[in-house]
Amino acid sequence: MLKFFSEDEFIQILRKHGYKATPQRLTIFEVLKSKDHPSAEEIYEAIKKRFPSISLTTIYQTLHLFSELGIINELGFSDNRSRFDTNTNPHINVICPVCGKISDLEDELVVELWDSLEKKLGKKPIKHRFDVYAICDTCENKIQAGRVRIEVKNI
Amino acid sequence: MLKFFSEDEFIQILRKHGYKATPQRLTIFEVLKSKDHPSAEEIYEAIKKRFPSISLTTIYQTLHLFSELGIINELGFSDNRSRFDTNTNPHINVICPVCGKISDLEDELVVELWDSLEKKLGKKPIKHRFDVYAICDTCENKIQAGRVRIEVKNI
DNA sequence: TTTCTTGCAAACACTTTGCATGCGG
DNA sequence: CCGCATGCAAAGTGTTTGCAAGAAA
Repeated sequence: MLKFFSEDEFIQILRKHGYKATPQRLTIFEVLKSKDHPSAEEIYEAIKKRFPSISLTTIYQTLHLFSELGIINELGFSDNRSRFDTNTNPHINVICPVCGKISDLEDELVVELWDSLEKKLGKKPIKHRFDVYAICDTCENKIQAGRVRIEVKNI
Repeated sequence: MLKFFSEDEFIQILRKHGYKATPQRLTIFEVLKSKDHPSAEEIYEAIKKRFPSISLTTIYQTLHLFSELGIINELGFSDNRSRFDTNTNPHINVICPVCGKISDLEDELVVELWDSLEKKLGKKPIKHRFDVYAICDTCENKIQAGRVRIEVKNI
């Protein structure tokens, strides 16, 4: 998982595959580690503060590169805004349909399910994506207090 | 599940919610029943044969309506082309990364997982989406025969 | 007749591509 | 110095919206 790569390890991964360790890539790597399932736009905004000349093009190119290297996963949604997940291990994305927050949940059953699938399909699955929608506590409280109009996202 | 609604039942559902049973809606309903996880474009092409004047706008508007009525689920992917699933029961989408074919797989573990999540989250999830990527038999054979260049879709 | 629906054209938002300049190794 | 990387501008793609004409009830 990305979050456990040091910067040096990350640079080695890039070089091993013939890619250069540019400041843009290192910065995007940092932001991915610090944010939770960000969109390209969120990454762009975060980076512009420290790196004003960066372009969205570079963000996208870099995210594709990281996907290719297996460092992140791209999660497409029906609103056409992808989110990027640094956790490539078996887990569940718990998505709040109100605020769009995504948290990872590890569950022993996911591993069991994966094993069961391998048997049923007769082959090892390449990858998976498990999403579950549930209103998060923060939004639940706002709803109770009547302080939010429910507007469903990412569904 | 959509596939078990008769046309009459479908018409009743529309009227109950104040919507009209137009020929366009009935035809889209038919196509959804006959196709496996089609995209909007695929639905459009299928319908144009029988209904040349239909527009993509109507396809989208209708699909959104059906989603709202809980008849279908929209699955967003990172290539920005949504697919529409008529199976709204707990199941797994088995996706072939080569040809893009999606088949449903019902597994007892999905129900168990759902129950486990309800306990862990302290609330009932609203909905779910489970995708698993595995090369389908047809593509596997083509690959063995060297008759296909692997081009990953929908990931 | 009334209200909802259709479908054209135009707008949109996110993402990708072409290409000249720039920088890492 | 070589070759990949960056970032601007422009194009591309799937989807949505405004609105006048048309159809369902």
